[in-house]
Amino acid sequence: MSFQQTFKALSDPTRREILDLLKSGKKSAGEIGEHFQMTGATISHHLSILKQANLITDEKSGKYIFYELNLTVFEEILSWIQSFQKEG
Amino acid sequence: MSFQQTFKALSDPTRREILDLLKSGKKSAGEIGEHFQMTGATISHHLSILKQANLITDEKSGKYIFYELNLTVFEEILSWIQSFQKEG
DNA sequence: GCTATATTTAGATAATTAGCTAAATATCTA
DNA sequence: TAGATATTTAGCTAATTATCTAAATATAGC
Repeated sequence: MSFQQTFKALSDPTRREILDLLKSGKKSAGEIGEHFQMTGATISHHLSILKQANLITDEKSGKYIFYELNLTVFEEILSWIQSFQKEG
Repeated sequence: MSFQQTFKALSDPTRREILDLLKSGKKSAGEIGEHFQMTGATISHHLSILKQANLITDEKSGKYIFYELNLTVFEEILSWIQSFQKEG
């Protein structure tokens, strides 16, 4: 929820790679995990951190849980970054 | 230097606050430290991480070392964030 | 050269965290 | 209901890191 959580979530390369994967659309936890050489448990841990940071949303569908980017938080980070560029 | 270093550097609230302080112009390590209830050594450590991440530059002037924002890296993060917003 | 000031470096510690394995939960199908 | 699949939770460990104190380095002025 907090800004701090968002930045912490983004500071891990695996989590940023997960976000990159999700650019092409929603994916199940298993599909996401296939791209990494880590256990599903570890991926689940990362997904939970991204979710807490509001960077992704999840949606259950039968056996699967689908994850999707949540762009609203990206807006906030964008504004923060831009505040350094604008003079004044 | 790396993207990873930049994000790690940004993931600490003290370091983000240092960056915010530097928005108003260059400041010495001591001036920066005055805003925090931490030892100078700790602030120095944070400054070193920000410097390694290329988010700030330093300039020695007599007894003092002045730190200043380096905006070029902010551009890169901005692009990364924006890559999520553009569809495709 | 000596002393005071500004900052960093070194070394230690406590807290956080990324990863694992194993167990638990949930859903589907036979 | 039993078994298979998908995912999460719990508990552990090794690595990282934010912080401290103490020591080191550098500069200025007497």
